[in-house]
Amino acid sequence: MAKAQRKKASKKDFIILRASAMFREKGFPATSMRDLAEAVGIEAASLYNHIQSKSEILQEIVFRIANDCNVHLESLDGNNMNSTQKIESLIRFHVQMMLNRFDDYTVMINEWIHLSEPYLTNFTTQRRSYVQKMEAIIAEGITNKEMKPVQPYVAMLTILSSVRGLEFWHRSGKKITPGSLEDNMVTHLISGLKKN
Amino acid sequence: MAKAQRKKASKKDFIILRASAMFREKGFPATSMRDLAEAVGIEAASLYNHIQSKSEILQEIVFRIANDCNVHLESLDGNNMNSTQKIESLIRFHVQMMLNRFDDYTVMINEWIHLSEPYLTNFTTQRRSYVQKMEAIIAEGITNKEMKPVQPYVAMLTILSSVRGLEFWHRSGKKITPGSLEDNMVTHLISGLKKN
DNA sequence: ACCTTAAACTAACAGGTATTATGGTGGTTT
DNA sequence: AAACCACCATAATACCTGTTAGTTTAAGGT
Repeated sequence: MAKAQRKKASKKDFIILRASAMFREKGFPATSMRDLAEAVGIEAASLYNHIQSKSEILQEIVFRIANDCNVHLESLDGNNMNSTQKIESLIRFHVQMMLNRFDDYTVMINEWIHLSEPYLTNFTTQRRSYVQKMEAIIAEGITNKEMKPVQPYVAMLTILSSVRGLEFWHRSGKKITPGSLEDNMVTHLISGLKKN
Repeated sequence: MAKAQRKKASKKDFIILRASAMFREKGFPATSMRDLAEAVGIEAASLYNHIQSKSEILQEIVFRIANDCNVHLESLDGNNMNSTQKIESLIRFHVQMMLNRFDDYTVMINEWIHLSEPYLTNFTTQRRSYVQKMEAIIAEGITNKEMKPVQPYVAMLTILSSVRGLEFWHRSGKKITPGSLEDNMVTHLISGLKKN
C-alpha cells in the first residue's frame, strides 16, 4: 500500500510538473486540460484519477512556492544579521528560487490571480504579510543609517520586481552564469540602497 | 463624413479602453467578448460593427504603447546627454507611462504573448531591438567610467522589471505621490549603477 | 415623405471548455 | 480462484467560446 501510494503521488507530481511548464508558457486560462493530458500522455478525463480539478493544480504549484518563501523569511529572524545582510540573503534566495524552480516560481508570480476563492484571498493575505515584513527590514536599515532614506515600499517593489524580470533572462539565450547573475543583481540593488 | 468617421473612431476607442481595463484585470484569454460587451453596454455581436476581432483589440493596445516607447528612445539620440542622464530619462519615461497609461502599459507587458502571428514575431523583434539599444547606452556608460562594470543586460532587466513592478503599487492603496515614487526609483536604480 | 447609413438586436453555428459516469484491463492481494 | 484496486479510455454532459447572418431601429440628408 505504501508503494501504491508512493506511485500515485509520483504520477500526480508528474502531472503538476507538466502543468507548471504549460501554465508558465501559455498562462493558466489558455492551457486546456486536453493540452495538459497530451503532454502527460493520457486522455483528459484520465487526469481526474489523479487530481480533483484544474484549479487544484494551480493551488499546489502556488502554495508550495509561497510556503518555501515564508519559511526562508522566518529563518532570518534568529540569525544576528544586520538589515543589509538580511536583504542580501533575501535577494539571493529569490534569485535562486527563480533559477532552480523556474516554472513553479514564475507561475506563482504570474498566475496567482487565477486562483479561486478562498485560495485567492488566502494568497493575497499571505503576500501582504510577507512584503510588510520585508519593508520592516528595510525601514530598520534606514533607522540604523545603513541605508538611504528611500521609501521602504518602493525599495521592496524594486527588489522583488527585479527578480521577477529574470523570467526573460531565462527565455533568452544569454550566456551569463547563474552565479554572476546573482552577484550583479545584488551589487546593483544593494549598493543602490546602501549609504556610502 | 468626417464627423461620422470621428464618431466611429471614438466608439472603437471606447471599446478598446474598456477592453484594456479588463485585459489587465483578468488577462486576455480569460476575458470573453460577452464580458467586454457588457462592460461597453451592448451585445457581443454588436462589437463587430466596430472591431474586426478580439485579437485586433490586443494588437492596437500593444502597438500603440510600443510605438511611443520607440519614439522616446529615438529622441534620446539627438540630445547631448551623457549615459547616466539618458538612463535616467528612460526610467522616468517608463515610470510615467506606467502611471499615466496604466491599463495599456500593463497589458503590453503582460499580455503580448497572446498576440497572434505575424504580430507576435513583430513585437518580439521590436522589443529585442529596444533592449539592445538600451544595453548599448549602459555599456557606453561603463566604458566612460560613469557606471560600475555590471553586465549591461542584467542592469537593463533590473530597470525595466522594476518599472513593471509598479503594477502592484497601483493596485495597493499606498499614498505615495507619483513624483516621489519616480524619484525614489531613480535614486535606487541610478545610484546603484553609478560609480562613486 | 423617402432613402441611406450606422449601429444595435436576435438567433445561430461550429467548435472548445472542464468535468462526470461507466466499463474494461492488468496486476496485486487474500 | 476470487476479490480488489489503480489506471486508462470512451462517451456524454452542460456550458462557454469567438464569430457570422439577417433583421430591426433610429437618425440625417435630400
